[in-house]
Amino acid sequence: MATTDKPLLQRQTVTAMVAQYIAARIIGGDYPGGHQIRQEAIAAELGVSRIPVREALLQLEADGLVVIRTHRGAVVSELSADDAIDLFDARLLLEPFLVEKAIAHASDQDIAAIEKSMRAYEAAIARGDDPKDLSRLNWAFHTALLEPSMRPRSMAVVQTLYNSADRYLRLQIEPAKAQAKALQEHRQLFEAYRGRDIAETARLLRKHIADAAGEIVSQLRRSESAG
Amino acid sequence: MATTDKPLLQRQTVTAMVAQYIAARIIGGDYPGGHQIRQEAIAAELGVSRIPVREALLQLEADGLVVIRTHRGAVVSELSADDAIDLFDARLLLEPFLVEKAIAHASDQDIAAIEKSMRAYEAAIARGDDPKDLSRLNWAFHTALLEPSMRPRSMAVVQTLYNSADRYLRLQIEPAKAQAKALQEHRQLFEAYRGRDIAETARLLRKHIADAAGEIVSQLRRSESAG
DNA sequence: TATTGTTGGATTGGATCCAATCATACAATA
DNA sequence: TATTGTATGATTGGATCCAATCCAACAATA
Repeated sequence: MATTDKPLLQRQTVTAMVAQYIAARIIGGDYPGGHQIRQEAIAAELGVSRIPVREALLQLEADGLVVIRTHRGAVVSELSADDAIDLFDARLLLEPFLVEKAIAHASDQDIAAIEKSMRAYEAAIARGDDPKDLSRLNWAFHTALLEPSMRPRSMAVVQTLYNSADRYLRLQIEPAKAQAKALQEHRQLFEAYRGRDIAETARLLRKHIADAAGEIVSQLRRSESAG
Repeated sequence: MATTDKPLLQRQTVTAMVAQYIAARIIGGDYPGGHQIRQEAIAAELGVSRIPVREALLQLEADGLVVIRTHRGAVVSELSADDAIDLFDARLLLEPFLVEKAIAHASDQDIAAIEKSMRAYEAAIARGDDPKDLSRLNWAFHTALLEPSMRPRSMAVVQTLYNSADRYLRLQIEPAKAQAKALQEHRQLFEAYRGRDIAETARLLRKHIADAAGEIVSQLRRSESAG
């Protein structure tokens, strides 16, 4: 399979688990923008010392999920229409480019993996899985599309962009509608991808991201002007 | 000035200083790809404990300068032609886009700041400053071009990409030649930018990055096939 | 009353110490 | 001899402890 190989057995560190935990709370909206994250509070909650909490927060800062100011602690970064535009525009540049490269490299196994992740997303929607799982499966599909590009550096960038984008996606007023639309578009994407129609796949992906971004930004603008 | 505002007084933490120090050693080539970074060694060298060293290494991992494996420590990431392509292609997408947005927002003060940073680079070349300073000034010019885009998220991505790109730039066989070419192109970029010719500026910036990337990749391919 | 100064608790940043893991050399066995 | 098992030093990951900074409440002064 034409994918970038990762170490197959990576021992899980406490720092990494704490980072995952806090990230999930932020992305899920439990910690909204502006929320102060106290190291001691997290440490007590998880039964660990402050060291791994601090190190986790440093990683989340690199992901843009929190802002750290010296001796003042970590604050969950604020969401805004401008930030969403910044984020989604970057995705709009990188993802279509990567999907073009990916199609050129994709093996039949890669394509089978994409289909599998599409079906998993489909099934999860049918079952009415919770937003967290749906988001994970949605992104797994995107990742499967892009992974064969063999561009680990760009993939890492896209991954961190998605973590933040996910915060916006979870705010959506009509998630069911957005999910149905996304699934429909995933099916089209997969067909074009399987047919190795590079230009069409890139076009569909651009539209897929742009439409989602448009929804989010207009919703944010409404709430921002409403105050 | 239409730039994103940063906290004007940020107390410097030991972690940040250590991160800067190690990053400089990596970018400068003192720690080549594959080099094992021992926490204790760095700590002793700088007269600090291992804690800030570890935290610095986590930040550098997010920047892609080192790879950390659990209980096995940090290793300087390897350079390769494929990685350079990955890196520079991402810059080729993001920077021209950002410069387009920047021109639309740039104030006269922004343009004056760009000219100033261009002159500083010019003067440094004339003086024959060391590569580290030249690199810093070269990037200061790029930053000045892009900053008015008001896209902190994308700027952060581009910044980290440059840190790694810089490692490749420093390997160049004929730096003086590359610098002269760069300066010439900076002048053209500035003229187009000042005239607010968006398409032309984007075109020049694309060529500027692509040419540098081409040089580096062909040099790497030669050494890889030889090596 | 508005502004400036002061003090103490809360919180973060860093150092030291301990436990878990890894790597290397050596021994045991087939 | 080639392979597998074992033990020890080196190194990392995490906990605990201490110092520096911040913040809010209160006091002092004009």
